[in-house]
Amino acid sequence: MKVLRARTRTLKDLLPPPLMARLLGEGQLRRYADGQIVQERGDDRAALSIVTRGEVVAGNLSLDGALLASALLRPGETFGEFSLFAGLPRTQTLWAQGDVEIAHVSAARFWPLFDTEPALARALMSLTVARNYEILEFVDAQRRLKLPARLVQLLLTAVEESAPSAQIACRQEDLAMMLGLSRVAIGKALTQLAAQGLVVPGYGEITLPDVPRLRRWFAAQDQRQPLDAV
Amino acid sequence: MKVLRARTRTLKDLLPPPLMARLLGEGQLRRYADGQIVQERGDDRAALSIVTRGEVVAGNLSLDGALLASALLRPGETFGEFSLFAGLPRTQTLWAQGDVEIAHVSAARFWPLFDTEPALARALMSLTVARNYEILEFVDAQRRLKLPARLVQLLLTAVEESAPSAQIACRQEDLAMMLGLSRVAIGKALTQLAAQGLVVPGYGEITLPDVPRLRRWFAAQDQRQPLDAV
DNA sequence: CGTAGAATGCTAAAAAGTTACATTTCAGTC
DNA sequence: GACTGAAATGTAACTTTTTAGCATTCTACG
Repeated sequence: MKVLRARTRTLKDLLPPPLMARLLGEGQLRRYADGQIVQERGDDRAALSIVTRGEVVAGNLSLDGALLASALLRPGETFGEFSLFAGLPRTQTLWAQGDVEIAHVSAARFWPLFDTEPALARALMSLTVARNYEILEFVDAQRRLKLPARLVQLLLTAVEESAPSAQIACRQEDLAMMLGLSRVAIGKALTQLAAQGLVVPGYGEITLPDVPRLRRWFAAQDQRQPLDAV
Repeated sequence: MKVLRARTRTLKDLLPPPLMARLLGEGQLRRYADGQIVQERGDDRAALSIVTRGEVVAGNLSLDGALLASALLRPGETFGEFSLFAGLPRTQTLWAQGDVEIAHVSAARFWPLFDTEPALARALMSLTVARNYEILEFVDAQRRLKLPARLVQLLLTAVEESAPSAQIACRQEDLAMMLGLSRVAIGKALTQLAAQGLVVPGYGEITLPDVPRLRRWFAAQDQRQPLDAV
């Protein structure tokens, strides 16, 4: 499955390199093959886990087998904070996308570092707070924007800041999963957008012929009056 | 407006009392009257704000004036972490519900304390991580559960753990706002629930005649097969 | 070049949600 | 104690989304 997510700052970006190295040194490296489960909801390993290579998909496997993806973790990003700070089992299921390497820093080794290195505390707070904001924005967008606009927003997260045009490799089904909707709803929205020349749907990919124009279109949607524009 | 939210642990619960007192001592107390704006989206006051009395409603005021409530903050709870740790303006609008008192700890006074007191860092991480989890659960429920179930979930947060029955003072419009839906959708869901005798809608209030039964009903909804059950 | 599997497109009916308007309820006032 | 206006809830028509089934298109590979 393909997951899109905006590139955000990671622990590696926020921590002074020596401290990052020290933290990784405390961790136990493990490798995971493509598709392998990294953790399951309910696991009670209390540890800070840091992705060092590859990408990890996070989500909840609903009981009927349908997958509700909720995040993508890239190298330098962390998970497991909840198990450490709330003392509860892992709440999400994670699996490796491609070849993945993760450093697990056990609670016993984590706490001394956390308590003596304010920079680590600051960095973790920054990341957690930013993640919080990201999710709240998502919820807010869901309430405020129509589906085509949310879809464009999602597609734009996968595009380089300065790119004039872009081609995104993902299936309509992936987009549906990320937005929590059916594939048909995505297909309809894409058709609407295509009619305006904003996107060009393809087989397993979507082309954005004019990214700046798409950004302008989105900005216009994120306002009050929809008026007669679709 | 009335807002329902489960009671969670607060900074006051997590911090050793002397440290809590010290933190509050660094803050500047301000009082707000009922309905008064505490902060507006865009304000760039970098400070940790701690509610010391009353309740504060958080939300985004959408451009067309509609209000999207997203949280309720009680005494001992904090906000403004985002402004401190991400260095960005306040992202939400907050206003006082009833008579409110808030201690604002400026960045200059906050950082020394944060950097030297690991207990403060731990407590803030715990709260932030728990809030994160709360929001993710909300998103997940939205995808997994039907509206009547989500509504029951929301109503149950307002009920004492051991209460056999309950009466909740809130308008359908308040519930709609919290779930991000229209009032009519809430009304329909309430009618469905009422037909099963699970709730009794009233004017500005909702009665839950049999809370244990309602909990069982909810638990049954939060499973796989809906089968023929409504 | 053909073919199988994967992905998208289309259709129709049902369910969920919204908007606009009608009705009921309640708190105050005479 | 009935009247009245604002607040809250109810109703109906319309739109969006889902579900499900099948048709079509694309791609890789034998």
